[in-house]
Amino acid sequence: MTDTTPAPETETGLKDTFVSGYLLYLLAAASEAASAQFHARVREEGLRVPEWRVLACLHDRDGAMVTRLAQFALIEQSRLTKIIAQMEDRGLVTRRGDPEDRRRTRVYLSSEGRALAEALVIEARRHEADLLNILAGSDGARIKQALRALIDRLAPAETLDA
Amino acid sequence: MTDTTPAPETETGLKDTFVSGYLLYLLAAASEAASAQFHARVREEGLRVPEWRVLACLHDRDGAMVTRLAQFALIEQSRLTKIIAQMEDRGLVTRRGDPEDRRRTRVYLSSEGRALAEALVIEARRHEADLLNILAGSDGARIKQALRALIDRLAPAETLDA
DNA sequence: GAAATTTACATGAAATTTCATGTTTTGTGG
DNA sequence: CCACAAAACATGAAATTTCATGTAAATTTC
Repeated sequence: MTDTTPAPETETGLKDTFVSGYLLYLLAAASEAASAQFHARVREEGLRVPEWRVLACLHDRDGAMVTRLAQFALIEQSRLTKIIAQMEDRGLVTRRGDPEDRRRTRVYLSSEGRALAEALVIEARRHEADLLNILAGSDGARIKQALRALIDRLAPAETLDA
Repeated sequence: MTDTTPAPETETGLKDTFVSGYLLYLLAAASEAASAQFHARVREEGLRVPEWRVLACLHDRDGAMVTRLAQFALIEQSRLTKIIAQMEDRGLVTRRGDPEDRRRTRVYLSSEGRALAEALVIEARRHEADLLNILAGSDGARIKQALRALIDRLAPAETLDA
């Protein structure tokens, strides 16, 4: 009941293979493998992956506050602050204090940033479609559900809003 | 045919939410969410995540060469070299040149390293079982298959052997 | 079998990330 | 309203990571 999948033994007959079937390994490895190509494209665009993530989040919700951005872009706060500073220097985003709550800093796409974000989101969607096609029919649909289930049950699903 | 899942709109009605349904985001976020707890345990043990990965790989295949270790531990080679150096200083592993191919450096667990590796692998297995139980019945089994499918089709599946 | 390539790893400098902490502004209990 | 706690960012120093490159050993070519 715990695990129906037989341990994936190699033909050389390893005594006790742990890593290659371990869920956390599969998740990390799948994430890496699936992202590799597109992230290479991102870097061709002169962006690092975290910067692309910021752009993508702002594409969804322009003017997001730093903390939320950090949650969605999967970047630690102090790191994000520095990344945003760099992006601001490069003219991709703008920072503006929130008059409603003056502790907050809201981040906005510049027109250049928006253009880049939109272009990349389009490419990302295309790439995603390719990936899903790679997976056998039902898998493609199901994997998203499973991942979402994992996330929802492990992390308190927040929104980029507010 | 491309995507049956309706875009997960928030109650505030965002125009065009991309990120929260994007496969690469789901993969990264799921990986993070699923790993968080266990990785915290790893750090309690005084290890950083990459170090734990090295231990886990060596648990499967003691005396692995650096390049393979890097592939399986998902760590870039020059980084791994430095991590291994640190681990050697802490007495967790040993480095020894391979007489068969003197370019290679093989990494071996020390007895302390092995003890730690085995203890953590046991905990990891328990934790994985918990995770799989969190997922609705069939999801647990299917997600691994889907992840493996992704990995296999995107990365040339190698082995830790040799 | 010598030269050219490739593989495996190490290394140094520059850049980034982490961690703890500082500052400012809000929220809260009394 | 005041004291206190919490939230949201910013920041600096230390540590790590990255990137390009260096070295040595094996492999391939011709």
